[in-house]
Amino acid sequence: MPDAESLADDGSPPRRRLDARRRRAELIRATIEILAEAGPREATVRAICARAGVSHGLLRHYFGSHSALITAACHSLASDYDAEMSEILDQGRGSARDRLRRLFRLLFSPQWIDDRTLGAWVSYWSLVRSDDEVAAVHRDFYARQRLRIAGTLARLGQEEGLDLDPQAEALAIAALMDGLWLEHCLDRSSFAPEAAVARCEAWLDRLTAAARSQDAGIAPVQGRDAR
Amino acid sequence: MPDAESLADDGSPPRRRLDARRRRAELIRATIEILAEAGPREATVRAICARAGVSHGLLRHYFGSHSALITAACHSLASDYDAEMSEILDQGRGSARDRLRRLFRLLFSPQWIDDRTLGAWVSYWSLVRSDDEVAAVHRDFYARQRLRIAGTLARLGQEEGLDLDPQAEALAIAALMDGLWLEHCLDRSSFAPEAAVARCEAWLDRLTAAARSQDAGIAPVQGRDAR
DNA sequence: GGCATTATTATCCATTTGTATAATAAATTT
DNA sequence: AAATTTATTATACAAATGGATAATAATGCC
Repeated sequence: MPDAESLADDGSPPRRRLDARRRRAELIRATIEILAEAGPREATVRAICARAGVSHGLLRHYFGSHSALITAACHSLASDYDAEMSEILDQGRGSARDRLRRLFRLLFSPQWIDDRTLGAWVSYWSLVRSDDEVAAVHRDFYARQRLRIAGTLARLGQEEGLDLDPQAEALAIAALMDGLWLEHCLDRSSFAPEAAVARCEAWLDRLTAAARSQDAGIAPVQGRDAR
Repeated sequence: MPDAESLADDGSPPRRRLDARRRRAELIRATIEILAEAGPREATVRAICARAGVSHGLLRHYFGSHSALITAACHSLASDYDAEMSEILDQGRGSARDRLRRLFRLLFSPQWIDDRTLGAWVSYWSLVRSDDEVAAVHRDFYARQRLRIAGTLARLGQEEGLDLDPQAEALAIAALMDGLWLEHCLDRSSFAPEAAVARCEAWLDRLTAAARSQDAGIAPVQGRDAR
């Protein structure tokens, strides 16, 4: 019987050699999965590498340190979300209103309503606080997101002949989406995804309704709106 | 020179004996502080007990296990927020509209806009996902919060003679507040707290404006609102 | 086919982790 | 004041941690 410690000639697993890009991507994917499923506390070097199917020495080879990989994973997360949003709002087709409504639907579709995704984002937020580099990534990401939405709202104003404040309103709708998404992922039983979409659309409808009555010279009731 | 390892007769720290309630509270406070400042990954048994100024053996005595203490800390966090919200919305004075506006102001006051508070909540969210007990705490907390807001909205409807859907609208305003709060704590330079309050008030104004025009028999423009 | 390169693994190491147990000192009761 | 209780500490311990090094095997190049 061969000793289990010193591996026999054929007992060792086959070594598959991947190019750097793909291996890095796989390690990042494994990191996000573990962050998502078990949280930052479980995202250890060994757990990540086991999930990626490699020995834990490889982490050092590709990322240098544990925290560097976590940072890279957060960066990847924000970047993916940004790309998807860009596709819908900027490169998509249809009216500005349609684009926004498509964004609402995407955010509350099974693709995004996934508690694994939430876990990764929560870890990301946690790192924004403690890591300056991740904080910079976030500042950039959030500014871009808000700019995208504001641009779409500006276009909406043009298309429908309304006088809006795109910057301020982008702030609101981004927060509304984030808050609904967060809560729904935390507890899916608290409300249906359709209810979340309905709240976003109601926000949009009331925004334009308010702008319309303003344009028509009708003073909005109780409106301290334009602060 | 006395050996530093084996403590001399007087070298040992004085043992202060606290009653169970206060000691438990101090351990929970220490836990929240560490969760807030450094995240779940750093909230180890030893770090928590050092912060509380006790030996790490005490944790077992009072909470049985590490995770039980973390759960208790999350419970305390949610409970405190709930109490503050109850004070403003239920026990406070003034009209429903005034109460809501006071809530907006509180949430974006220095008391709540604190990245340490955010750290605690992010840790909390992280645990909601991985710990079933914390998840149950959250379900209860969130249902209560939504009920409080819905109750206030229902009262608003009565006071101003409007036909609202308190449940659905509570969902939206809670999400809007959470989203704005989250983003502002993540990056305070992204917008001023007054802008967040203004967005919440605009939401409220438009909600009532829409309900008013609905009551007056005027079909809301582009309104798919009542879905 | 032989050789250099380097991706990958196996293994080691000092620390830190959570939990457990026995010793100790501060209260409380008698 | 003696006895009992129990809050608190000191210590122990196996397991897990992140990092490091040397061995190994896969690849590309000549």
